[in-house]
Amino acid sequence: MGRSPCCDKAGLKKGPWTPEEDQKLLAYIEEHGHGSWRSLPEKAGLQRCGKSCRLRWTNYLRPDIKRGKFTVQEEQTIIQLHALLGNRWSAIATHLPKRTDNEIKNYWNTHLKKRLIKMGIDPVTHKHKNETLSSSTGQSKNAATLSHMAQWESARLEAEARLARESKLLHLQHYQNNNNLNKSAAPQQHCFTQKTSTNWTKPNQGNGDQQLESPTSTVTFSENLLMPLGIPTDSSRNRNNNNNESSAMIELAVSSSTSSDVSLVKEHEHDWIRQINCGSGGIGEGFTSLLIGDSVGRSLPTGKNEATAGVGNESEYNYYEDNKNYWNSILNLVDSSPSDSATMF
DNA sequence: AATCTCCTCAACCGCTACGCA
DNA sequence: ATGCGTAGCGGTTGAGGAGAT
Repeated sequence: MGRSPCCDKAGLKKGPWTPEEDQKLLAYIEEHGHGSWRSLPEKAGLQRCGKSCRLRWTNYLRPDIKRGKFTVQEEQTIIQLHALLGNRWSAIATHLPKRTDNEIKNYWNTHLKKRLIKMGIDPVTHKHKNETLSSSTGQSKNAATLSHMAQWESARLEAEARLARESKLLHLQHYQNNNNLNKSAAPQQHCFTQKTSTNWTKPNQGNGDQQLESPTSTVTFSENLLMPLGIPTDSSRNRNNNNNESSAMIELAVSSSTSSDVSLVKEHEHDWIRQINCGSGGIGEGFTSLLIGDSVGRSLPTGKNEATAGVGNESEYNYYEDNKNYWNSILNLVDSSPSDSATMF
């Protein structure tokens, strides 16, 4: 677990990059790929540490980066994924093509977080303040909430760990198959983290549509999540289409998780929220409707949901049962593996 | 015009995960 | 099993710009 001493070296430049430095880095990577970041600065003639070079590249110089204002759709996705994943910016970034985790993180901290706070929504829990307040008045309710949160978090971590394991296994299998079938074939673009591959493909080299792309930029959250859901994830079929069906489906599923919160914001804010809940049918619809229905009733005491939520009228038993069903439904969907799928409540 | 305050975001820091010897 | 080197991640910082006074 040793720490890289590269940044501690004296004489290395820090701070903002000059256009000349950018040019050097860009030229070097286009020519040779980044290879080892540690040795790159010296080879490229830069007085920077490798870490600084890597960050500059991944956050700014990479050709597949989209800059400028976030679209309404992107904002929605960030909010919704944040509700599901928390501050896991890299995971969120995999669902926002051409956006970096750093950019998303900054945008969240400077814009979205404040906007949610302004709307009375806790940016951490993504719950409305009213709910927090009302739940705090009843001790048992509060305890139930905490318990459910802890259980959900535990289940989430467990599922993530399992997904990682499965992804790794599948990736290994796939890699072996590829090796057996055709060793010279261009590697398929999997949605698994592949840290070992650091060779860069130059534009117009090999496959015509290939571009310089960081390993992390090829990682998409969708497939990892789709596999346990049992949704086909044929990478080779879909890799030429970023908006493939599977990705869209899981995005729909993910995006629905906090639609209730966003719906609330809609009442007060502008049209950045307007497109929420406009998902269409398909496989994701079941998950979508489940989450919309349940999460709305579960978390928000406003609007049309008030009738279904029955704020203040529901017994603690119903509240508990609702939460139980809500979490179990999600867990059942996320966890399709019969061996380790455990009902939590 | 000068100063102050706030905001944004590129970059840095410190930590962890992972691969390899 | 252990230690080291490296890459990646998330939190934080601070320079510079924009707006307010």
